[in-house]
Amino acid sequence: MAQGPTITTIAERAGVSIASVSRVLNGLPTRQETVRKVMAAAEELGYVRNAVARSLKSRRTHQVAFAMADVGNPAYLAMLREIQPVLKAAGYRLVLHSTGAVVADEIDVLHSLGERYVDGMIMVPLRVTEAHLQMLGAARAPVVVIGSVPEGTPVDNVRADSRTGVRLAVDHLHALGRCRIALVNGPTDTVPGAARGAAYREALAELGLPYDEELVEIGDFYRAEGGRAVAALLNRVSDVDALMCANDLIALGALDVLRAAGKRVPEDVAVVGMDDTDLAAASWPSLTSVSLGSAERGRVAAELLLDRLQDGEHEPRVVTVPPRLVVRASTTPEPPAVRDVTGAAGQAATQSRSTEGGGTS
Amino acid sequence: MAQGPTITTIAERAGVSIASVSRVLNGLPTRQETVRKVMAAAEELGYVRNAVARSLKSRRTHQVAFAMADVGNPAYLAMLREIQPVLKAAGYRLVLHSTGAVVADEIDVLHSLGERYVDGMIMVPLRVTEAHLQMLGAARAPVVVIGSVPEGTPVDNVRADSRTGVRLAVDHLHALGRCRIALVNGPTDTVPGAARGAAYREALAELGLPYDEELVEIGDFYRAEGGRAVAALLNRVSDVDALMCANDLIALGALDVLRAAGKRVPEDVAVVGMDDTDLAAASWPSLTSVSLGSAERGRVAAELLLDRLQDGEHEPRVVTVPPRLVVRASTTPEPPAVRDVTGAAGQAATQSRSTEGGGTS
DNA sequence: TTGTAGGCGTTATCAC
DNA sequence: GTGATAACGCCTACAA
Repeated sequence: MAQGPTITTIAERAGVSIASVSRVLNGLPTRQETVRKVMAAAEELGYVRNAVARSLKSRRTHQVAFAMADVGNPAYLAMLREIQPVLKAAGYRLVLHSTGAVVADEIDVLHSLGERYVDGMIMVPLRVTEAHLQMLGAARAPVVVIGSVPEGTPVDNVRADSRTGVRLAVDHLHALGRCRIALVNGPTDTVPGAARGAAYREALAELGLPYDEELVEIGDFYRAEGGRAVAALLNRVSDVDALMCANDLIALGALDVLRAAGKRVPEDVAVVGMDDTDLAAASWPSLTSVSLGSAERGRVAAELLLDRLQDGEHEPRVVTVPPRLVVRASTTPEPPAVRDVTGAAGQAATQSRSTEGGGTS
Repeated sequence: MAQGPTITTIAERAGVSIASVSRVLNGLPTRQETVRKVMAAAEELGYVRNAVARSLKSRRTHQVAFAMADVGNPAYLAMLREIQPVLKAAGYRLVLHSTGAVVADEIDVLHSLGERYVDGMIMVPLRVTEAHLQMLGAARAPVVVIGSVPEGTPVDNVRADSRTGVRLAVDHLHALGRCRIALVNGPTDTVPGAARGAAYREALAELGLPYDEELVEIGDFYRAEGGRAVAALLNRVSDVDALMCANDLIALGALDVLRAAGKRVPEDVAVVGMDDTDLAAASWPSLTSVSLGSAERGRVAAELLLDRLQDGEHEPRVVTVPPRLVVRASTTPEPPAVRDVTGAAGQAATQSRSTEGGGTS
C-alpha cells in the first residue's frame, strides 16, 4: 500500500512533462514516441488515475446518491435494483443513504448534496416537510424525488398512484362479495399513510359502502406491527371479511395472526397487500397485492436524473406510474394463474424483473 | 444552481484571509471576533464545504465500496443491511457495485480501487481467480473479502462454514428418516457451488449413506432454474424423499415444482434451503433453511474494514461465522415454534434483524 | 508537438 | 492570532 504513482512520477520516469503525460492519458494528439514512453512508464508503475483530483478539476464526480428511509425495506430495494444498472450503464457510481425514519437525517442528506461529492440525487422522503421543500429549492445539484411533492417544487418528481391502487384492491374485494372491508394502515402522518387512508375512504364511497371508523386500524409498516394491529381489529370487530393492508409486510403480519386465530384465508377473510414485493409471491397463502410500480419508479427516476445531468435545464417533470393489481391466493382460493389488472388503460408495461439469486460461500 | 461559495468568497466577505476561514471552519483556536465574522459570512452565503477538495488534501474520502454480484440477491442484501449502518455510524458513505457474475467486472472494480474514490472496500467474489489474487495483493487500499481466499492472501477474510451448514441440514433430514437425499446445486465452478457440493458428499459419508450421482442435479442459483433442475431430477429418480437445495431461491423453485407435481411437502419430499433469507419464512410452506450468517458476515466485514481504516497494520485476519439450521414447515409438518440449532457450540448469537418495512407513496 | 504555469477548493506550514 | 503561500493530483490555456 505504498504511495501510488502520479502523473509527475510518470513524467520523470518517461523524461517528459506532466502535460504530455496528461495528454497521452487522455488520448490527445501526441507524437508516437512520446505516447510509447508514457504508456510504458505508466504500465511499469501501475499507474491509476486519481478520481478525486480529476473531480476537483472537472467538477464532476460521476457519483449519484440514492436516499431512502431504510435499506431493509423491500420496496426501496426494488427501486435500488432498477436504479443501479441504469446508473452503472451511464458510468455513474451509486452512493447509498439510509436515513431512518428521521426527518432531520433526510434534511441532512439534502444538505450534504452541497458538498459536491455526488453529481445528483434520487430521494424517497417518508414525509415532506417545509424544511424539505426549502432544501429542494436551494439544491445545488439535480434532485429527483420519488413520492409526491407540491406543484412548483423545482425538482423532477416520480409518483405512484395510491388512489387508483387502493381502488383496484377495494373493487376487487367488493366484486368477490366482501362488504366489511377493513383498512390496516401505517402512520397517517407519512406520505403513503395519508394517501392510502384517503384513497380507502374514497373507494368505499364510490362503491356506495359506508365508511366505518371501527374498520380502520393504524399500526406501522412492519410485519410484527401489522400483526398487532390486525389482532386489535379482530378483537374489536367480529364480522370483518376482508383486509386492505397498506403494505405487504402488514399483510404478512395479518396472515400470521389470522392463521393463529384459526381464520381461513381467503374463505373467512380475504387479504390484500401493497407494493407487490418478492415476499407476496412467496408467502403462504400467496398474497394478492397492489403493485405501485416500485421497480418502474426507480428506473424512471434514474432516467430522469441522467437526463438532467446531461442536458441540465428543462422544466421540472412529473411522471406518474400506474398501479397494477396482482391477484393471488389470499383473495381467490384458486389463484387464476396470476391474473393482472392494469390500473391505467394500456399503460407502460411495468416489467418487474424477477429476483435473481446467487450463492455465497 | 449557481456557482457555490468557497472559502475565498467567505474570506472576502468577512475581510479576513482564507487561512482564517479554514481555521474557524475547523474549530482551531481563533479570536472571537474573527470567528463571529467568518460564521456570519458563511451563514449568509449558505456555504457548504467541498468534499472533493477536502479529500484531495486529506487523502481520505470517507467512502467505502461494497461489491457483490447482484443487488437483487437477498443474501447480499442481508449483508448490505448490516454493513450500511455500521459504516454510517463511523461517518462513512457506502458506494455500491453490482458486478454481475462477470469475473472481468470484479477485477475492474478492484482496479478502480486505485482511483482512490473510496478509502476501502468490501467484496463478495463469486469466483476467486488468479487475477483476483493478484489484484488483491497489489491493492492500494484495504479490502475485506467475504468468502474464502487462500491462506496468505493479504486481506481480511470473512468466511461462512458451508461444510458444517450442509452437514446440519443433511443430519436433520436423516434424523427425520430420509435416506434418498438429493442435492440441487448451482454451478460448481463458483465458490459456493463447489463448497456445497463437496460438503454434501462428506455429510453423506459421515452418516454412512451412499453417494449416488443420480441424486445430484446442477442448475443455477435462481428460482426458475432451481425449479427446472428439480423437475429434471424427479423425472429421473422416483424415490427422492428429501431435497437439499444450495440456496433459498432454488428451494422455492423446488416447492413450486413439487406442488405442481402433486407431491406433499414435507410428507412426500422434505425440502431444505440455504441462506435463510426473508423469503424462507414467508414461503408456503415455510422453508427450513441453513443460515450461513449473511447478516453477521456483513457486519463483521464492516467492522474489520473500519478497524483496518483506523489502525492500518495488523496481520490479515480470518473470521469464520458459524451456520445455524432454522427448522420450519418444509421438513416438519408441525413447525416446532421455530427451533434453532446452532452449528458451533454456544457461538456468537447471529442476530438476524427483522426486516423493517415502510410505505412509499 | 511539447513544456510552463495557473487553477480547482482545502488544509497546513510558515513567518509576522 | 493571522496572513501569505505551498501543496494535494490533475487538466488546460498559452507560449515556445
